[in-house]
Amino acid sequence: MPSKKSKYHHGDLRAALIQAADELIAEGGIETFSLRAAAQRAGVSPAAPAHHFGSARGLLTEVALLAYERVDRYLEEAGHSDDPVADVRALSLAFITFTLDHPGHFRLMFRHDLVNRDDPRFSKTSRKPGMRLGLAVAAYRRKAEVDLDHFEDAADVLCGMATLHGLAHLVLEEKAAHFFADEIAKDFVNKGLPRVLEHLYPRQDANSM
Amino acid sequence: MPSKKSKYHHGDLRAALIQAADELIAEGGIETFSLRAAAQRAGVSPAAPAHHFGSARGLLTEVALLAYERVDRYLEEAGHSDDPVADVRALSLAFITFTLDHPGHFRLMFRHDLVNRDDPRFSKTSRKPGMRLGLAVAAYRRKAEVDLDHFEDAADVLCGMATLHGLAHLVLEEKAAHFFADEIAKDFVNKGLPRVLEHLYPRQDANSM
DNA sequence: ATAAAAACTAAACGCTGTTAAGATCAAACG
DNA sequence: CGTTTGATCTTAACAGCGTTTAGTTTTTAT
Repeated sequence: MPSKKSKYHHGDLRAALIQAADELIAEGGIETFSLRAAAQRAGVSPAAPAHHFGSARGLLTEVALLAYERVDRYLEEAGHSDDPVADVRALSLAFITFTLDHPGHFRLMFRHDLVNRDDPRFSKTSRKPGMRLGLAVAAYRRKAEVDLDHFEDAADVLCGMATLHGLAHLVLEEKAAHFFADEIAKDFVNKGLPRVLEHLYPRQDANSM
Repeated sequence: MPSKKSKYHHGDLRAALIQAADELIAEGGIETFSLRAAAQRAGVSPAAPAHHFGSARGLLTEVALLAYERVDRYLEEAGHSDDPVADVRALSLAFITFTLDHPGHFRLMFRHDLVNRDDPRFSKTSRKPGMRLGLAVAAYRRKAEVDLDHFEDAADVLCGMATLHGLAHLVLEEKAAHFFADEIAKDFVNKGLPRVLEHLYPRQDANSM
């Protein structure tokens, strides 16, 4: 057990460094992060992180994994109603909300130069949010379950993910609002996005298209 | 006029640096690029680029603008048939082909920390490929011309762009093939992607969905 | 021919991630 | 209980980065 007064040994430096890096990225994106800055925030020397994470990449990989779990929590809390249409819209909105709440983390997640994609935990953790979305799309398409061996199902899930991923990216980079009239563009997230999602996932009862 | 034998003055250093940076990014992505490496490749000192571009960001902005023009050329050469369905598929395939041909440039184009989005040329140049795609989508939807003041049209264009942007991103990050059976995944670009695009943009004659 | 402007170099500054060697503390063991 | 072992962290250094300053060379303009 770590003593509280000891200054040489931190106690739980590993967790402290992850939190410091997470905060830095939340505050100013990846540009703000540096290994030395994270070390300083945790109150240790610049060389301390090496022993716990090997490299800056190792530390950022932990932050990225946390971010994947975080977006999954966004999705988990978004849609569990008995209405598949409302669900898929809510999940989509939640995903885009996440990217706007955590732009730095969103960008980090897809920086293969900063994150260890070979990490054994990565494939599982990073796929989870996408799968959650895929299930919602499948339910919207009135399919009981997705069979990825069935080409049409896999293509549905892939395209659904792609659209949302791209949409989130375009919104984040402020390239989405330009497509709309000023009134909508001014507050696109609140005024335009819900309508876009309604357009993307219309109720199919009477309106077949 | 620059004399050929003068070693002190380069002649057209500006163009040479852009080409050097472009090559570096083509060879090994943004990780390979550094201002000093580009300067060395052009045969000048590390401080020389500053006078022409101000900063590394300035140089990379030029490379990014060239990349936008390049993807536009890919699209231009892809689809001008009399068949809107074939066109939109060909344009989509061309866009994804570009990202696979030039992954480093594709990633650079969306790095707002490396590219001057405020550059007056940027908004026009970067919007051009998207608009070309939007027109194809509109033609596919059997609309004579897109009226961005009409919400449905704008949403169509935005979602079309988003899907392709996301699809390209997923393919590039090798997250797309996992959705398909091994046989297709093995050579996804050739075997899976065309079928995905057919799924995404089906012929609407007898098949309304 | 001379003055002014442009293009480039050399050297330095502060920053980065990483490494090597040494100091410190916690825990395990005889 | 004292000693030893191993983990943890520091200090100091290295190479590389983008950028700045001051000075040198070449071109251009007067």
